[in-house]
Amino acid sequence: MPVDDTTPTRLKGTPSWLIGQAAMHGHRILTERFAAAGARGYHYRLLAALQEFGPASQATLGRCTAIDRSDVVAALNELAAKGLIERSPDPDDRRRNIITLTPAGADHLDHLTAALAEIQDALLAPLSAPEREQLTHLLARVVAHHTTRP
Amino acid sequence: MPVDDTTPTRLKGTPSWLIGQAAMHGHRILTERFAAAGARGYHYRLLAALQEFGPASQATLGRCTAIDRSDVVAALNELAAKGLIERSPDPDDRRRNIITLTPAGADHLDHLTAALAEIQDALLAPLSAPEREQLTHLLARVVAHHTTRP
DNA sequence: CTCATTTCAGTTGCACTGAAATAA
DNA sequence: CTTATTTCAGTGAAACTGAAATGA
Repeated sequence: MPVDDTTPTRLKGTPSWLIGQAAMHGHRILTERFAAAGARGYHYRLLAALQEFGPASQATLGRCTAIDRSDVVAALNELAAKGLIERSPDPDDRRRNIITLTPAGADHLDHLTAALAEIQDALLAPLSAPEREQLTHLLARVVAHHTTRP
Repeated sequence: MPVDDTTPTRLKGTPSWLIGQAAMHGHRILTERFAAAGARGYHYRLLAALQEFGPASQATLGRCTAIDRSDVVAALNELAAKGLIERSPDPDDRRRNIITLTPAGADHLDHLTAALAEIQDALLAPLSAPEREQLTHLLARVVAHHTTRP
């Protein structure tokens, strides 16, 4: 979306505006690239968590991917319909479903991981490698501050 | 929203994830603070542009605030209903509306500007002043790269 | 009884598309 | 004829709320 070179100074110097605009561009790029692979953001987050931590309950997945419990249900329905994950009851706690990554799901995740690397490069194109590192580090501290708080 | 201390490393080292999470927290803080003032993000962007550039058409406002032409209409309807802006036909180009900030609108903007300063401080709480400057500068380059491009 | 988990129904702010009417 | 502006109708991903049913 085109923006006039005349952006109000009250906005272009405001961190929350800049973060929001950067997120908008990142989201747009990610959505486009992932749509070509038949996926969306929630799918990658869930598949990545499953690969890294192994089978888990839906509530746990929601917590560590920052996806609402309600949206986890819908996203897992979509992933299950494609055979990328499987739901099975937890014998130790019959309220829970144990979600497991299928081989097809792992393949799909590898594909999305490659796409994600290109997305980072497209988003941070004007920054050098050390600058990207700096930005990542600063943002990580901001995010940590707001997630490790009640 | 609580997040497990166990976030997948594939996510917590990914810039687009960090930017998205930071934007989420920023958006949540801004929405809460602005809701107390009966406003939302679009309102501030439009009022700030009007104060800085003076009366403008809706299309121009949309371009320099990065708000879609269609959403500008709805947001201006809300602002007009509160008497914060006024629409008048442009005698030089009768397709256009000229949008002007009313005195009440300017007062409201001042109020929101004060709130926004607190929002920045809440969002960037863990960063020192020079670090905030660094972050702002890096993000500004990223945003500029994606806005000054077709 | 309280708390956690899964699920469904619905809401909201935001970004966006398509099409119509009007006029430069 | 083409382009630009305003407006309306609608879509979609994302974040969220409330409530119900089930079970620890």
